[in-house]
Amino acid sequence: MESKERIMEEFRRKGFRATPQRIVIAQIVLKSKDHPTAEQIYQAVKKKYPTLSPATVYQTLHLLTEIGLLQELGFSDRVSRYDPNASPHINIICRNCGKIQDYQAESIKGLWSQIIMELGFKPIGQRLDIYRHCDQCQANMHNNQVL
Amino acid sequence: MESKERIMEEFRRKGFRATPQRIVIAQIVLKSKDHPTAEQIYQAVKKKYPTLSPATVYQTLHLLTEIGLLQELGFSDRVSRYDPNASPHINIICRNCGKIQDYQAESIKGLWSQIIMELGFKPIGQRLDIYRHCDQCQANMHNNQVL
DNA sequence: TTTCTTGCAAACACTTTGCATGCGG
DNA sequence: CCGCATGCAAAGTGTTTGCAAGAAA
Repeated sequence: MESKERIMEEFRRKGFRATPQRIVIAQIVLKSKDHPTAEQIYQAVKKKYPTLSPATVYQTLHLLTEIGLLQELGFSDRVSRYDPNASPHINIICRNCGKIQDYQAESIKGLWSQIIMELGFKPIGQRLDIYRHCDQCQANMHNNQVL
Repeated sequence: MESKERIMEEFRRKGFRATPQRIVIAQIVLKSKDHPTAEQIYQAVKKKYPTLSPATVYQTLHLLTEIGLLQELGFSDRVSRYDPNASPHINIICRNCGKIQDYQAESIKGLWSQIIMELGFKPIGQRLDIYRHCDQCQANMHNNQVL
């Protein structure tokens, strides 16, 4: 799914050039499991491609979103995170540290198709977030109260 | 629900002062049905309270979010919208114009609680977005293609 | 009176844009 | 070779912050 060849073809098929910068960025973000921010992606890509600029990262992430390989998740802190899973699933998000974990439940498919029937139109996308405090943050908060 | 007295009590109960600025902002946003942006709220409030500053709007919106009267919805364009409905519901969002419409289906409650049972923890919040192109934007896009 | 809040302006941080250079197809 | 893509730096934009003055309790 995230092979170089596959990515190159995907770019070209939609009429965009398959540049090395785009390929490296796409590989990094498509294989990531933790919904990285643009900054995190930039830092990771810079190791393999030191001359690469932040502008190219942003442009490429928008491009990948446009051609449907990514979903951009905006948050109220104005930092977007990028989700390589564009199919219906739940993002379990820690309100404290921002960490995101995907949750793919069978029941979601049912929920999803039932809602679509009720709505009477075909959506072009969706976003399902559940907010919590992750185990680690919950432990930290407890410690701070005790101290 | 959005009476002046009710709002004043809500502020005080949580240990914050019930200033006229806060009350006007709360009234505007709590009775709104269209998930306004901070800027839209600022413009609306300025009519009744011309000396009010944007900073106060932002501070108050954060405060209302903190005390649970609002939900802040961040988007990838970095503009937040504020939703006076903090209970589980679906936001139907136009990807073109950003307009948001609430959808409160009975089926959501049941299927939602089922998912929560599967998760094994109690969430502190949720966000359910469905993206589409609203009727108006769809019509416009069609016209542009034809022209 | 005392502490919290406001309003203004300046600062912020992430992101976008303009433009000359470079490279993919 | 032609035209889109990159890299740099500068500009943009919604939001946050510092601080003096003002108002709630």
